[in-house]
Amino acid sequence: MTTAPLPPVPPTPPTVSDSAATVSPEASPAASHAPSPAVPSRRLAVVADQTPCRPVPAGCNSSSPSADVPGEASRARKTAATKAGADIRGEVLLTLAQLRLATPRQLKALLLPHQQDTDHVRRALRNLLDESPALVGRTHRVQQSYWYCTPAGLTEAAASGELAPKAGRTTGKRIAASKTGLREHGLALVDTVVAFHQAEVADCADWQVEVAHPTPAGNLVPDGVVLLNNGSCAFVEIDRTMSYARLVAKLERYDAYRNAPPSGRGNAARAPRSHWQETYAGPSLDRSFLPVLFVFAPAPRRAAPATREAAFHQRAQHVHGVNYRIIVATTTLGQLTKHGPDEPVWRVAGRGEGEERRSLDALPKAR
DNA sequence: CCTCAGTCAGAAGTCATCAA
DNA sequence: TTGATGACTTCTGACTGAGG
Repeated sequence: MTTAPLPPVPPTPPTVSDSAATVSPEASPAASHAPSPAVPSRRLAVVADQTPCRPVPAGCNSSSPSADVPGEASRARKTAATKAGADIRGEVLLTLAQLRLATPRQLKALLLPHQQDTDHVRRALRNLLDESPALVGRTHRVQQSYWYCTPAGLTEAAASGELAPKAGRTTGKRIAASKTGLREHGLALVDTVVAFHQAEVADCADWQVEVAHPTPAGNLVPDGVVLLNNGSCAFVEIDRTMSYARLVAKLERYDAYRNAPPSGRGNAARAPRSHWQETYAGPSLDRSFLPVLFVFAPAPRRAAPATREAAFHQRAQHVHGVNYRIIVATTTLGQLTKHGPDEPVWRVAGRGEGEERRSLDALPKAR
């Protein structure tokens, strides 16, 4: 089915002891963000909270106070570039661990948006691949390579402490997924992450991929959960090939999650709370249920995303808005990447909104 | 002196376009 | 329809410079 040739066998998953050899106890302390001068340069530097896209305008030669002296300016630029390159290695690993897989271009867009080409990212990927055991793996497809995090890389990333607790469980299944048709789904998700990142609506580090949420009807596993810069969260679903019936069924699963009875006991000071309230509503329960954002991405032999989006709204109209108490908004990946999530690209399902589109901030609140 | 990162050039593969 | 061509992207190797 897939026209891509089978990729070479990925690096043999390392044993735990192998990974432990890479992540020595003194190498792991991610808690200290400032790298100690005593740390050997060979060690992987995981510097996750270095702002990947600093608000420095591209081509900012005039902003540097020493830019007037050609030699000094060039040296300063060089030093800065070197530092960024050293840090980018850890960020690449963390990003791959978090997002499952990505292309060099996607990684560049997330981590080095001011860079013109993907050389730095590919250099970092090459270094991570050369580690023993390899921390990342690669599969090839036409004019593109896809990189993923190996178990050893995930161990390294997790040891840094910068990885969200449930993010990036790169099991063998996930690695296999990165080499099949599912990789297109994963790449569409990363494109979505890039769009949110570039619009400064959410940082790429604020995404969690495929986190299980318990519902009475079984686990709900959104493609992504994003913490937005305004402090709220949203579920994100990528659709490429799912049938409309399954999409509507997914809505029902979200509704079940929303209406799940409180788990655990409350006490005199605090009423019992359901899972979503415990996880997302904040201490004072002042936040409404998270909006569910559907992104329709292109897929071969399928109707165009806009067509599928329109059909989805027709189906959802009959059930959504009447019975459900969740906000569902849709867009296409094309619109998202072209305009950004902060522009009026979201169409609210159900509620008789017609085809009007709203920005993310203007979405109605769930009841 | 050694290691590592940045940079560059060249090769390879694929896709899109255009003319025969 | 087919072949040629250019554009695009990635990979690899080599060189250079900085820092320990």
